[in-house]
Amino acid sequence: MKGIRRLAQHLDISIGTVSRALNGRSDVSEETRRRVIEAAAAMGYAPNQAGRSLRQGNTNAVGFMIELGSDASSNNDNFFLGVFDGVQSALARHHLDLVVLPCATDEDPTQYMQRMIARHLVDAMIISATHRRDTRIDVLQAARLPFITLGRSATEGEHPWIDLDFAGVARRAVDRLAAAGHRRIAVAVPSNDINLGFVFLDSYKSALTANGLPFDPALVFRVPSSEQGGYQLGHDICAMGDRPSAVVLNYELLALGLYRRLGESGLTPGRDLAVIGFREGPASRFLAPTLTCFRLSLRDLGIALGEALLASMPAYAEVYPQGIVRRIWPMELVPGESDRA
Amino acid sequence: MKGIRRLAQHLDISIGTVSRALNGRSDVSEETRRRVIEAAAAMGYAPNQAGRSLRQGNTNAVGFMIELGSDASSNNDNFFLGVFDGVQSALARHHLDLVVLPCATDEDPTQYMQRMIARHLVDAMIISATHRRDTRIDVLQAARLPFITLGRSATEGEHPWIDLDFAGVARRAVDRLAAAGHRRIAVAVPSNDINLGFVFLDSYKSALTANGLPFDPALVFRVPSSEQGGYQLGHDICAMGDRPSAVVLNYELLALGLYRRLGESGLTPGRDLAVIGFREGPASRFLAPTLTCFRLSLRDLGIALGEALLASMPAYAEVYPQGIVRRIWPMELVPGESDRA
DNA sequence: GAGTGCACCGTAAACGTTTCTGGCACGATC
DNA sequence: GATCGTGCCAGAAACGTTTACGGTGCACTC
Repeated sequence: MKGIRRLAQHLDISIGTVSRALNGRSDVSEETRRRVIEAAAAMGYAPNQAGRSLRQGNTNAVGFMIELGSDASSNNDNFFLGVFDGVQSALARHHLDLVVLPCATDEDPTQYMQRMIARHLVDAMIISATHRRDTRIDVLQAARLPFITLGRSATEGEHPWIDLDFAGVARRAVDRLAAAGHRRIAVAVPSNDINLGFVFLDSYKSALTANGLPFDPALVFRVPSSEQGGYQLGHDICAMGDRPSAVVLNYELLALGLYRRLGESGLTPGRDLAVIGFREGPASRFLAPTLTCFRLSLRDLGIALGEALLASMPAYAEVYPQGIVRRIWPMELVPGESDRA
Repeated sequence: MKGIRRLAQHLDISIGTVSRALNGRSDVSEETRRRVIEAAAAMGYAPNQAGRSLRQGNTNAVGFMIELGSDASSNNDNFFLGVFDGVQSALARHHLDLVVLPCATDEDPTQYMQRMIARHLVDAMIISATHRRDTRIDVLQAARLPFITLGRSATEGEHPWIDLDFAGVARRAVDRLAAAGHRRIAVAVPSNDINLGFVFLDSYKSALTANGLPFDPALVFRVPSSEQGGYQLGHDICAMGDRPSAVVLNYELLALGLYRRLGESGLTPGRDLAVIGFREGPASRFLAPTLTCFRLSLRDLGIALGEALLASMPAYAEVYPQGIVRRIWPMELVPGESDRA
């Protein structure tokens, strides 16, 4: 005898009553409820999730899919762990748990997503690093699974999203450099089709125009989102005859590689090339000269993601009457010495 | 009509036959199997995991619990993402999926573990950053859930583990520094009760002895495992009257903070203080002077973890007849310029 | 031509839970 | 005193799947 039956037999009541008592139903006497709860704690009983899911049709879990392979994930441990923490906190208030679903490098992300949906492992999903056209979104919509994306996409649909303020970062970076007199401002964008690259580049262009500067395609550097990409960026810049005087980065780790490559050519950020980095992170804080970049609270972002997702789940929509959330997440400029050139 | 019934009705055969066909049972004709598989693909059918788990008593998923709170995991330079990739690859060969279970900073890890076990969400578990006494292990053993730990622990038990070669790193670092003539070699160890700290310190002490050097408690620095900890370490060293001439680090990000703090005092690693770092990572590769540290393949480590876990699961033990794996994972010295002092 | 074995398939039970339905006991109401 | 309402609980159905069991038709054997 196992599970709820064992508990019921031990208390000499029916399993139905045990279930109602534990689930806070009204038609149970307070006395009985107390006995059940105490016995459950004493015997270490907790309802089997499979039985529960089968009957109720939901799993009380939310998935967060990450792609380990592509540098399109454009993120690292430190980014994700911070966000997870916030999401988990937001969900825990409703007894939902977060499970992270990592898609290995050797697996197709869309197929992986389909498998996870078919498994009915989670009630809702969060996906990050959205592509310009993201087939994962099509799959999620076809499955009618509530979801939110961290990052926008050109894929049609009415789904909720939260996106970092890439446009604002690019604009403020260009404004700042232009105000300091720079006229040849380069930009780094991802070499794949991740959506933020388009947003970043568009905003960069219009900021140039707004500052009366011409757009020069030779100043757009497509590099992988990694330190290697930053190194390559530095290499490409150093190899140019007519070097830009400043560069705006779109990914946090680019600054590391760029600094190193500049150093190898005897160049100093902030003196020979003005650099504005992207996200402030553990590594960027220790660069010399200090990096001008942008700050955000990962935990707050995670909480906002969790709450926006809850708002899109029918069972919680009344608690979070925000409708479909579409939100640009602000980032705060942290001045450093790297853009003093 | 949903699920397997819909598929069976569409094919005009019984649900039992559909199930047997999809699960590769023998007593179904090849012709029928083909039809079923094709129809399943066409209709996007995949068995509901809740029903499956309930019947079979397992979930075909493995959990990897990480503590978002502990400072050992707060900023770890893509350590986890690399390991996940390997684990996932190893498990995928047996149609098992990896789900990562992040324990939020505001939740007790042991309670979280108990909740996850009670949910019957996974068939086996991986835990990392084991403490000297780790109650999560007790909980796992009481639940009779197969598990493996990444890191050892003083907790009694016969469970499998894989541990990075902290002892070897400390010994080789001390040997190398002693051979270079250093006589006052400091060491950084974590300020919490994570197990690797004890291993690291013990090995450091015996290596001193082996090299005929005295042990000086004043040269043991207990600092948090973070860049902040490294900064604090640098601060403490700079404040000493009789400074050590070398220091051995136990955590990858310490080097970043240490470099910065030394710089603030006008000191240069490799000239004023010999530094041997721990794990080579994206950040450490960009330090100047280059850091002497140790290398390992995270993906291979993950694969080994996955296979060792499979070996401890009754259903897969015959495929992986390795018994209970207890293994020190080697790390390779990467010479740099930081220990030339 | 009855018996035997085999390949294939349908039927139904079982997994652990929640929830619907019904029913008992008791007090209140007219 | 019959009726009604209410508080509480037992019983059973249902969720979607796998699997033990039994049965049918066919080929083959003596």
